[in-house]
Amino acid sequence: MSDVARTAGVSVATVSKVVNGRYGVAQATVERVQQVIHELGYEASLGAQSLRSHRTNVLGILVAEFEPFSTELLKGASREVAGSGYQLLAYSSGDGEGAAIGWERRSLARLSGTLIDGAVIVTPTVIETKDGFHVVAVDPHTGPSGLPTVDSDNFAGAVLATNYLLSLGHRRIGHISGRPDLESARLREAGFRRAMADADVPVDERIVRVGGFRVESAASTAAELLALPDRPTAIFAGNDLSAISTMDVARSMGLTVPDDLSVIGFDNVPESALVNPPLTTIMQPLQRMGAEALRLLIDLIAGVERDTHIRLPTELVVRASCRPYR
Amino acid sequence: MSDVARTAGVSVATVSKVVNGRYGVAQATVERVQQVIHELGYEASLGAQSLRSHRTNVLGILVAEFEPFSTELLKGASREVAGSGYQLLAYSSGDGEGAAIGWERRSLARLSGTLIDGAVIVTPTVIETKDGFHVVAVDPHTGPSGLPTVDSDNFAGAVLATNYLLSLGHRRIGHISGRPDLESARLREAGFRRAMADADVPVDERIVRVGGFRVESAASTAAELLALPDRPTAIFAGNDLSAISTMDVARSMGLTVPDDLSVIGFDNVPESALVNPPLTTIMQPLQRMGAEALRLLIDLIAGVERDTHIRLPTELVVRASCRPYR
DNA sequence: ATCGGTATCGATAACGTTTTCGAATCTTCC
DNA sequence: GGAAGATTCGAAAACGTTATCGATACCGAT
Repeated sequence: MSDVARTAGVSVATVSKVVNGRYGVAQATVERVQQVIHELGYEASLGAQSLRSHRTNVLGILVAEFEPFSTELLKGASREVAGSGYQLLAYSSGDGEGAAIGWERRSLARLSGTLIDGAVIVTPTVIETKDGFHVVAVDPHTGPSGLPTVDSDNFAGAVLATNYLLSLGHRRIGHISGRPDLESARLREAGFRRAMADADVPVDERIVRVGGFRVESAASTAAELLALPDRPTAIFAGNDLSAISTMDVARSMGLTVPDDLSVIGFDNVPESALVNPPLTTIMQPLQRMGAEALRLLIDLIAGVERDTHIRLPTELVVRASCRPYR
Repeated sequence: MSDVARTAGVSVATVSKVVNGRYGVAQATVERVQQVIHELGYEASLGAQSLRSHRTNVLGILVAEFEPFSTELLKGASREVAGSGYQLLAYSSGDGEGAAIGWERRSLARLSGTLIDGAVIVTPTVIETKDGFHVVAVDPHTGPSGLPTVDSDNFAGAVLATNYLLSLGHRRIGHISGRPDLESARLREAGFRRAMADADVPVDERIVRVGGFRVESAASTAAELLALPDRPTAIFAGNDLSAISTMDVARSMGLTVPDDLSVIGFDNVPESALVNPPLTTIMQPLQRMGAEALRLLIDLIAGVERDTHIRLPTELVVRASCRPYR
């Protein structure tokens, strides 16, 4: 900056004003300084800026891992950020299923102090928000954390899924639930139980199991479920990934989907339309959720008054992995 | 930091030494300060650190967009970064197919000045490396930019793919190439032509067309190709995404793959195993490429002497989208 | 000519670190 | 007991920016 100042024959203070478009500098000077800035290829130092003004115009999005679910969110968020004057940094806490807990909190704290003005988090653990730092959560968080949140109606979606299976005549319906520390997983299981109860169909506890949201863990639970002497005729998987791996397991056990087993998922990640057979599932508007989360974050930082909890609707999308019983 | 210093009864200089593990502070003091740091939940300000020492221990990975290809790279890179002492920030330049050119260069320049110590770029345009800033490219870049690079053997892979189609008896083979500003796309087309020439099979220029690497653009070229009176019996698509959309187009035109049309892709993104029929393709070790790129970057920063260009082998993976001709 | 008011600009003090280097204290050894 | 050397610590400068506020120049009106 001092280089620019010297070359343009002004002080650094003036350069700063030009860069930030502050009032109080002559039009001629503005143009001259901008010219020099362009020639010298000057870029302000983000670090120094944040040090001084406690703003960086950088937003973060923290995901546990880069899998299809968060990738969709990322897409939505990065589309929304364009033209907002912010930059978006995606950041993977790198912990797989419950690996280094607390680590994500620490690294976020590190970044938040100085690097980013706010963050949207797509992780199970809730984070205490420091002083001037804004965070919005995607997916419901457990407990009474007053965190601004955007999620979809997981409970209603699970009811939708279960009712669909019921309407196809299935009675012996299994459920592979997601990791239990995720509130969304709990809500989906609750929705499942509610729909079953409303239909007066008893749930056999031996065929509802926690499988986690990852491929590997879901596969082993699916294998157990399907090896049962009286295996379920339909399975409501906690998310698409585990639904897909359930279908894989079924195939490898000589079962064909949907003839021998109906499978329904949750999320509607792009993969679910691709698999064979195409997966019937519950759609969450993932990209839109990412976009809404980012917009909410921006509004929060700007201090606009608005609803701080957004719940988007879910929807049944019928493809080919379910079929009437018998 | 001054809070910590005051509470522990030492100077900020000493706290800094403790934080960075510098030599020259008594064991007792170290423990006392660390205790206070823990109690107060102190985290160093990245901005100030970078301002002073020109290091942040943060690495960036810049992708054009979050699609399956870059997501795999991201996975590999973020696995590699664990335990390296660095943090990884992913960053989408947000431009789709050639949207805002130069924008990626600018934002990288902005970050590089102060925020990150180095970056791996997964974008077509080559970036001039500033003074102390290291960047490594994934995928070959055109021109004589001496950028450290990790890529896979695109030419050999394309030969592999074409020879496979040839060995199945196909002679009328079409090619949908990637965006022409990508060196990898050019190499794949070159490999295709070489294999055809070596087999003494003339290539009909009307059935080799540029389709871009995106779904939409590939779809329209595929549609044109298949609408031809004497359409190709096999298509070598420039990447998996365009292969998949080619199969979609074929299906929508009443053609079945592989009976009426063989399709082979390139990349082996996870999706290609999922689609129906499962896609025969050329594998690039995407995750490994991401990991190698990150390792190369770290080594570069650390100043270790090593080979600065890594080329990984490609491999034919046969699934079900190709079948012998006639 | 003088004066109040406006534009325009620059010196300077932070912001939170790291590093250098000298001061102070402690050890060891003759 | 004293000097040399080792150890431990802190004062202060510097990194690149922004905000404040006083200084200067200019204007039109009396």
